[in-house]
Amino acid sequence: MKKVLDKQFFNRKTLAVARDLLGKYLVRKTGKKIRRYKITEVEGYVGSHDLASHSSKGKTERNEVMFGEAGRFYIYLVYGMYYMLNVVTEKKDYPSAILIRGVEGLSGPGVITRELKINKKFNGKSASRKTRLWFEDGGKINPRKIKKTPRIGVHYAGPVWSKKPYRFILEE
DNA sequence: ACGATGATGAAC
DNA sequence: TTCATCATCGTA
Repeated sequence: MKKVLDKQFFNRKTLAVARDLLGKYLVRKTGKKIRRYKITEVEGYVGSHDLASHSSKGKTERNEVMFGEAGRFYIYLVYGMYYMLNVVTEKKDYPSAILIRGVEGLSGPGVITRELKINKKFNGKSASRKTRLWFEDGGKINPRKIKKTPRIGVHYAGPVWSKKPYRFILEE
């Protein structure tokens, strides 16, 4: 039985957690069926000073879970059609999260939530077997296969923050 | 290159 | 209450 990643895992520096999530597994249980997906692409959103982060506008109804405990899901709707799957990191009141952008076999954050049937009901829930959506440990990965690039779709964050290399990709 | 589609936050 | 914007995707 693989180890389930707990609050301790996520209660660390966001960018460290983001790197560490590559090669780990996103696990979804629907009915009796369990599916496991190796995580291949993530983005860090790193505190209220990060102008690309929803939390840079302060606490609102939408983003309040970012201000809460690590290891919970932050789910929101973009473009009226797609849910984004994030997991909250760092200590309470340090608003930060990681967007799961890609897993093996599924490319794109909107595709992941559509395929895994993830919606706003998961917002604020802890990642655990109980919620039927969780993370598990994976095998060792080669650190040389981790690529860093700027985040996607965050031009609004301005010249500095839109270019921060907070997107992590696991090359095959 | 662009339209689908609706919640969100800020302005008024 | 209105308005512009949006951490996207599939079709063209």
